[in-house]
Amino acid sequence: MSEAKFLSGYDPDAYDRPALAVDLVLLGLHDGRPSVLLLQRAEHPHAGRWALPGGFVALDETLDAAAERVLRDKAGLAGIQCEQLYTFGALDRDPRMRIVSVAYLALLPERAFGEALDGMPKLSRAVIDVPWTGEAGGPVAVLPADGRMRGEPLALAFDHAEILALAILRLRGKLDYSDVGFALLPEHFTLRQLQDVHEAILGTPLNKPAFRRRMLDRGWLAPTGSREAGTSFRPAELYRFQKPS
Amino acid sequence: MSEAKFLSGYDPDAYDRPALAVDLVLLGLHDGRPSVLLLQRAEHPHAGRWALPGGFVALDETLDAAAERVLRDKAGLAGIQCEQLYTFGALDRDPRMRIVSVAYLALLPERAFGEALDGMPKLSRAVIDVPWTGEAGGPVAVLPADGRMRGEPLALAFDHAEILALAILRLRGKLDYSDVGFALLPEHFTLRQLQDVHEAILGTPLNKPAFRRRMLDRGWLAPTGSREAGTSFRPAELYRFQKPS
DNA sequence: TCAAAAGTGTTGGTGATACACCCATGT
DNA sequence: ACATGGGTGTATCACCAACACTTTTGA
Repeated sequence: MSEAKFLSGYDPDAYDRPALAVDLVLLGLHDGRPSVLLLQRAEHPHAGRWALPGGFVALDETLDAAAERVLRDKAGLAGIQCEQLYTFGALDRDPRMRIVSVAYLALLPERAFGEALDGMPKLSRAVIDVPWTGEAGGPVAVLPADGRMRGEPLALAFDHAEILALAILRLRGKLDYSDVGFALLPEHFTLRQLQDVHEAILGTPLNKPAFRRRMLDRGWLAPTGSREAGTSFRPAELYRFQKPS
Repeated sequence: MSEAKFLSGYDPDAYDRPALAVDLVLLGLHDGRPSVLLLQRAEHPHAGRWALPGGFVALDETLDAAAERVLRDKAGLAGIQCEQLYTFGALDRDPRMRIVSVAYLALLPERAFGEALDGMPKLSRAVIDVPWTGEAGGPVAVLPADGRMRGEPLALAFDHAEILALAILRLRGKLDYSDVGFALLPEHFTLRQLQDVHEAILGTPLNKPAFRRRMLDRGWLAPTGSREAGTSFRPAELYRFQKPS
């Protein structure tokens, strides 16, 4: 039997299969703390709780394309780098049915974060409270950081707290040896801003001169020649991220 | 409407969904080179080509459980640590239908590798030829290393070459700062064996005294007191892996 | 002139590299 | 005795943390 003939007789629906979704962790910074875009579920299940933006994967789209679609439809953003994080497949993670979800991570600079909040009234920003240091891992808490939220730590839907914790872990791990830190900054930035980003993600203060030199020696920073404006003290040099050649 | 009532009216089959599978990269060492367990496809599609062991994810099993089941049914192995690698979702990766596959990585010590080969007549061992160094990434080639295979580099089915390349990349990345290196060794081993494992995975020679001290200073090695036997030269101390406390 | 933050020079510690060397064992 | 690979001591170097210090700006 030829391969073509075999395929024409193949029944793709012979077995039941889990549903497949993507969930997006959209991370940014707020007042020097890591924060995330969430939306409050209007419908069951978990109505009223806060969830990561997500959606089902269509038959004719790749996982990356599904992530981009969710980014566009639920956050109004395009052209943001999305990276696959992990795939979550616990049996009871969704009470409706068996849903396996591929989690994606995207880093939003302040400007994109603001655009998303302005364009999508249902989205809110929450600050992530990471109670562990280094790469210890463990649960994270999520605090209101937005007029649309009130009071207490937020209850997250499904296993989204777990996804969020893994996102922080991954981010911390990649910060030293990759260029992820720059994704949270505007095109021009000062070394102090870059250090603030690193400190926010790592959750620890860093030594200024050491950080400075480490970054400059790496060769990823190109001085723009212009300087910060509007300070009441010596203005800092503005740098641009220059891809490691 | 209550959540319970909502759920009772929910139709899980409202949308078509991709099929979901797991594929296992079972890595070991052969003559000091990284090698992998493959099986030759008897059926369409890609009949005759070599593939990673895999299987569909059932509705009532987690992804990890599916990986363990495949490990048991297709390689005859149990109690091997499996780690999720990446999820592959290209549209045309399988000609039968849309299949999204969660790739898992497991490291087999020589003994488990042999058990699998002896117990499962269809399995073969192939040597992986990695034409790049460091974490550059890129395609890998797969060479016969077994009486069941002949001659030329093997043609892999589906996107399994891509999965294999990512497995090598991940392994190299984790080798320095994690305990993955020990998973490829028997319980008792010499420092030279450990160094051979590292050199095989990294694809570069390492400095002996430096490697020695780095490993011993890390505090993960416990001397067993006994020594290698059957050498025609000074027998080396045997060590055990001691979990970092 | 002062406060505040940018930016630099110097020093000490840690760990990797490289080399030379000694040690134990079977033949 | 000697070949072979295991194991150790030591000098050197690169890198990084910490501190003290100078510089530049607006008020």
